[in-house]
Amino acid sequence: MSRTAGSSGKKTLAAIHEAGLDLIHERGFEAVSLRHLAARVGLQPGSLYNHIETKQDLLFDLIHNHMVTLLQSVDAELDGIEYPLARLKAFIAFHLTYHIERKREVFIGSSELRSLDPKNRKKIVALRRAYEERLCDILKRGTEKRLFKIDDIPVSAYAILAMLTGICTWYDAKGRIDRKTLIDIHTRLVLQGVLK
Amino acid sequence: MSRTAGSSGKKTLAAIHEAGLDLIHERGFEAVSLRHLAARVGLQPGSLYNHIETKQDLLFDLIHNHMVTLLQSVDAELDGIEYPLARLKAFIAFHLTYHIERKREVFIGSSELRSLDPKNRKKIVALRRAYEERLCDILKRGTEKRLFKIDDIPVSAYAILAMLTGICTWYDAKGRIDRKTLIDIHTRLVLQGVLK
DNA sequence: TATAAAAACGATCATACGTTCGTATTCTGG
DNA sequence: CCAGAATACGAACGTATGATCGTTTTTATA
Repeated sequence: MSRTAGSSGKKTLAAIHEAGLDLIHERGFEAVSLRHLAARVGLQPGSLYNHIETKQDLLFDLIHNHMVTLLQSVDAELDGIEYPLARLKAFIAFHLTYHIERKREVFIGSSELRSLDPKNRKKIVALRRAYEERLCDILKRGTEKRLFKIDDIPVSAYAILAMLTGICTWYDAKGRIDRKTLIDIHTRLVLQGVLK
Repeated sequence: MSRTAGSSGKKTLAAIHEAGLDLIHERGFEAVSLRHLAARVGLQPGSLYNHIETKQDLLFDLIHNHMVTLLQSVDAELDGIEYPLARLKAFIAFHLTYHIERKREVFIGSSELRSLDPKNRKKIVALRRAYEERLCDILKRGTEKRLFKIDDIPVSAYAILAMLTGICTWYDAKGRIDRKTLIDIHTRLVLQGVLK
């Protein structure tokens, strides 16, 4: 046999990305072989190479897509919101929502950084730093306007991000806590920690 | 050649554990081959099997040792401290200190859980839960005594732990922030978030 | 000091890996 | 409707992997 009826490049690549996210999330990049991946998509291993350059490039594309989307989304979400407190609240709600909805991407984007070769890793780290800066900016503005009392802005930003991102490892959308409650709890925790 | 002069089981196993922590921390469990490991220790690959059962068992031992030590240490540290606020402060300081000093173990203990087979993972998760319970207990006591105002104890505990554990990924002991400052910042963040 | 246990070597096993390639089939633009 | 591009197959490549084994040398015990 050879080319399958109905096959289309775009659809297959999307399926590869989807299966890649699933498998890497479950087992880790190193533990996922291209044979696993191909089987999940319904292809022979060699056929993957009609759509990806290398396994490494696949990982980079997955993480890069995620980071770009994350940045665009946060900017869209914060756009038009002026006051630091409102911006902080919006940031928290956005971050939690996004991280709930894209568990796989977020997890891979942080835990598989070390599987990227240095050049690729550098690009991703730059994007991540840009995202962190969004929060730092909010904290800085709030401090300048004497709304927040913060000992050290970068450290506090890291701490807050770690706290908010942590939900990825335990939050179950079907569990006891609904999304709104989750956001409320975290908003209160962060605000109390930060407000003057 | 065969048995090397001066070789001793205890020392070699310790060297294997040490090299294992280093390599797994740097590259991830799946990416570390027994050949890498053996080379780092200065052995032939086959010789590892005089000291470990399997690669999987090595990982389990590393994580298990870490979790047991963590639990013993936290209990020793909190022993004798009565009041919830003091206990919470002690917990925060302990957790941060321990996580700074044992970056590798902590990182491996959370990021390589998925590389454990189900039986081993279950044991580790139970130990981790026991550790989380230490914090939950503190929060509960504090809430009962009307010292803390907490919306949801488990969620808050996870959030706090995520925040405190996050330092592993960025804190550099030789960097701008010294340990005491780090502890102060985090203590303030947590306490404000939790106090009535 | 004799002897068994411990520890290391080096060769080797079967398997799995990422990737390449020639070929066959299907899709698509002119 | 036909030609060339796109897509997939299936076999194969060289390499790396976790693990085993027989052998040899060192250490420790009695």
